[in-house]
Amino acid sequence: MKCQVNFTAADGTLESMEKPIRFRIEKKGPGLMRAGTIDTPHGPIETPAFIAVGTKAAVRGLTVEMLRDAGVETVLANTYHLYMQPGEARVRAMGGLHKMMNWNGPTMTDSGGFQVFSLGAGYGSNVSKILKDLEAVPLLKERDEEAVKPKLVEIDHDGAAFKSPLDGSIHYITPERSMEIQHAIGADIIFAFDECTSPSETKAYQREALDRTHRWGRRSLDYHRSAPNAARQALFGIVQGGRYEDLRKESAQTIGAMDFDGFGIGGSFDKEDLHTAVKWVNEILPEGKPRHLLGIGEPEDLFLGVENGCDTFDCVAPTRLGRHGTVYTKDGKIHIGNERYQDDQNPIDEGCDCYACKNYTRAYIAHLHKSREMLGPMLCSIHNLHFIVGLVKKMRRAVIDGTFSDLKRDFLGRYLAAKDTRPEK
RNA sequence: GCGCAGGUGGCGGAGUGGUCAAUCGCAGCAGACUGUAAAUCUGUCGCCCAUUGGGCUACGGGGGUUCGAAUCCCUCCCUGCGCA
Repeated sequence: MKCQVNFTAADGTLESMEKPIRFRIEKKGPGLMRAGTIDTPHGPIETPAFIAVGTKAAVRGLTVEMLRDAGVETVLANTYHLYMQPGEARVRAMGGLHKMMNWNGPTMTDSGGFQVFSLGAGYGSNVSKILKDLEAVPLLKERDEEAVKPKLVEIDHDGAAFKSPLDGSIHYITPERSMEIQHAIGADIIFAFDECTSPSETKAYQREALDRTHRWGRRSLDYHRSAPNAARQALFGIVQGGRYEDLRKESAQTIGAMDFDGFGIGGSFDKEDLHTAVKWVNEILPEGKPRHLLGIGEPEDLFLGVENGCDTFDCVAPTRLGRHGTVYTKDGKIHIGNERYQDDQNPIDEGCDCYACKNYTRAYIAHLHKSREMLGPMLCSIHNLHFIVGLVKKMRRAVIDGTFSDLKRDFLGRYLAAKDTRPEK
């Protein structure tokens, strides 16, 4: 499906050409924040929006009807995982991502760049996407062959060699390969192949990795533009640069100057650095194109992301936490399986109108979790998705109404206050 | 009734003369999780104080051998299987 659209270019001229997506900003400010709509071949994404993660073309445990019912409008799948299993040929044979998973809404695929990190520097270490205490993670002084060598990834100038966790086979992914696979998968929005670095790397390494990400961005774009899929799949370039202001700004300049349809902001952050990094970048990226903050999804981070000019977000937190029994409430997160909820006849979150809260009590869901019934993780995933997707929808409304700061104050005031009273361990 | 095999923490199950409050698993209790190698992982898990640490109790009951017993012997009780 293609859409013929008119849009106003950054220089103000009206252009008419084939573009896979169109982005309209409906309300701007204060500051960097905005609300808009991304029109895709599979319908609109009203931004700011939270996108559910369905890595292997499935949001774990949930049918597409459940996703719709929870308010999910867009799903993000993963190139690396679908390439490894079942393989791009089978995805194509099944009619592509939308058809195979029976999802007719907008979709995205991540490029596999995150796996360069999660299976590399992040593998087996306690370094994850967000660090609570950067000081606790010693910087890697030298790229010492044995000490630092990623266990499942080997990075070089052209791409990354992955050792499959499934069978140990080696797979070499380049920017061109990532594009090729993403073309076969067929999501509406795809991402350039990048290197997500660990915050534990030295600045020298961040510099080196950033240059690589920029080269790979260029190559992703060139390959994509020369393929017929460019007319029906939008390509987002990815900004990196770790926690360094000069690198982040340079990256936003470099990637922002390329003819991408939108941008992703990637990287592993220190919790305290997230909003500054996003701000540096979004002050530079072209205003007229959508910006996706990769892998971010805790309420307090979403507020910072929207406030600093991000349009879309994805995160595994709602589903992973839900599966593991942690649920969001207006008074902070709770562990539903805890002893104190076993006789609690209230819904997970009073006043929530999700399927789980409308029909079940904390006591019942606690029982499901403790007895390992799969319905427990399902109901908690539904609730968490509804909670986070709904929260970002409220942010969108608030941006349009000019009440964002009120929403932020009221929501976080209650959400974080409750968190602080949780017992310290 | 006879024979055989057993009785260890909430449960399962190691240990078969000293380093045993007692491997380990489950259950229990708590925590973590941010572009998903995650329906996963971590901690805790006899009792009482405590910051490191300290004190107390246990191996079906009773008795014995030994410097020392969950471990060896005797006896009683109980469970399972087999035979009558």
